[in-house]
Amino acid sequence: MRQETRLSLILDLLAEKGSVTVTELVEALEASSASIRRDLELLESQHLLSRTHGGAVAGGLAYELPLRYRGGRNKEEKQRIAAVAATRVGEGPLSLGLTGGTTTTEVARALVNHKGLTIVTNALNIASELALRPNLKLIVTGGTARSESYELVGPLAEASLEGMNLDLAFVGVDGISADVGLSTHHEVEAHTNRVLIERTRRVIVVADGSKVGHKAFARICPPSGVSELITDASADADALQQLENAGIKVTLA
Amino acid sequence: MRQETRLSLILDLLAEKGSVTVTELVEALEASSASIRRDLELLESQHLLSRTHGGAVAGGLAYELPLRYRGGRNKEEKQRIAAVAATRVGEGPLSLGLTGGTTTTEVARALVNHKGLTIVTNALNIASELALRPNLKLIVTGGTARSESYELVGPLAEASLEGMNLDLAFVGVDGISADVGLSTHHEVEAHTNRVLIERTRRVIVVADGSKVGHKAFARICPPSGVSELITDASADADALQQLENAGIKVTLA
DNA sequence: TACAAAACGATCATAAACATGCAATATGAA
DNA sequence: TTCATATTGCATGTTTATGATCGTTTTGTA
Repeated sequence: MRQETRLSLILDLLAEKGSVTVTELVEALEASSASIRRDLELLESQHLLSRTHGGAVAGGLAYELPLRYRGGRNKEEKQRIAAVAATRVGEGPLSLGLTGGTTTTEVARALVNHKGLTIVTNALNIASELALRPNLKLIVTGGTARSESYELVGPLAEASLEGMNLDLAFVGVDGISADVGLSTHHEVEAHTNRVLIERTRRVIVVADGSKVGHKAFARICPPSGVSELITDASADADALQQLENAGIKVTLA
Repeated sequence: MRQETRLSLILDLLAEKGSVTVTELVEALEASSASIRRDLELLESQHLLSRTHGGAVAGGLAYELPLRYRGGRNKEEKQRIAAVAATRVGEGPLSLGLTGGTTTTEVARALVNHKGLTIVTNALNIASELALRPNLKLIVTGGTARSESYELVGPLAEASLEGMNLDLAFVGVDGISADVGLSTHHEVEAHTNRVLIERTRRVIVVADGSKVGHKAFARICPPSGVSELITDASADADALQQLENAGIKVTLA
């Protein structure tokens, strides 16, 4: 097995379980203990975990799953959602906001061939992917980077958004329901996303079915701020009905 | 098969799978491993992927590992410069600025083990690499992304910097000389870097020897704004002497 | 504290992957 | 067609990753 694969899998296991043992990794990755130790040493030098005797524990990002891990799940659904989302974006001069998240990242990828777009984002991973596309104008908000989500948040991010007026925004969330509205796990992230939504004429939420009807810790905004939800067929039917009653157009990808 | 065809197929495979191996590509594209390696090298130079041993991973993707610890050819000087630069940074609460550039990127890598640092940068690639580190506080300026340099520039970037006061900054340049001072190829980049320098108490220029005595198109600031230059032994001796006469401490890494 | 088992780091030989120089081939312009 | 340039594949020596061995350190238990 290749080193890069091993490193990824070790981080996956760590994200899932919080700690791993060398013996466990030797079996799971079919590598020698020497290689496992070398891998752990490397990851520790990058501050991605802390070594213990017999294994390692997650360093810093234990409770919220890192973005890379969540990215693997439901990738096909997210790509279908993103493909539908891209059809909502016309050609021509248009200012478009993108918040962080794996689904919005797929939306960004679906938009790389559009022309004349100005894309505003507070997601570092999206910014990195779009930065070298000459056909797009990319504006990044400032802010403090959150290692768990790769989002730029806080007062600087919000101040950056103050002067902008966006035609359309795709927003990723951890939960959307008719009574609470949009919600996410982190309160500062929620506040920053709310500012972006307030500066946007038309807001479309992109979220896979598992988020529908769910309520996460921090509320972003009530359902009234949202024009449309694009999700997949695994979403709970009752929750979708309630969202439609609340005036949100629902599209299944 | 034509090179152009290979390049797009490689990118297609990467987009689909996240990572590829050289062996895999040799079979799929029916080309020699030498050609595949040349292709990967080319794509890496355009920030479209990151090479690993045995293959490559999608570049700019936040949820793949920052595996760029592997050194290229001429990176040795830059790494030595970066190692010296890191010794100028003490432990403890300290606010540190980093502009874009390959040398400053090496400085960022040399700083990942420091604790208590607040790092402010307008370079997207540096931000992506540092965002994962829980031991650092990372603040990204806003701004418009330049695809050539991965830097965030313009009024938004400058407004982001207005409220900050930095203890120390490492600045990358395209040219440094005693009469003109610091210069770079792009005027907007120059202006943004100038604002960062104005907000900083102590400015250290990091540049390999080929930049010393050189004058690029756009002037950033006069030599008086700079405390120290860290470069390598290939720098022109006369130019170094003039810089020292202008009050800049010169260190050869 | 003493002891045994497990885990650890260091070292080494092997094998895979790597960069590079060079000759042959393919491509595009005159 | 003919020449100039660029690209390709092979062969070379070099670097890097890996797994086994061995002596040392840590951990858990009596």
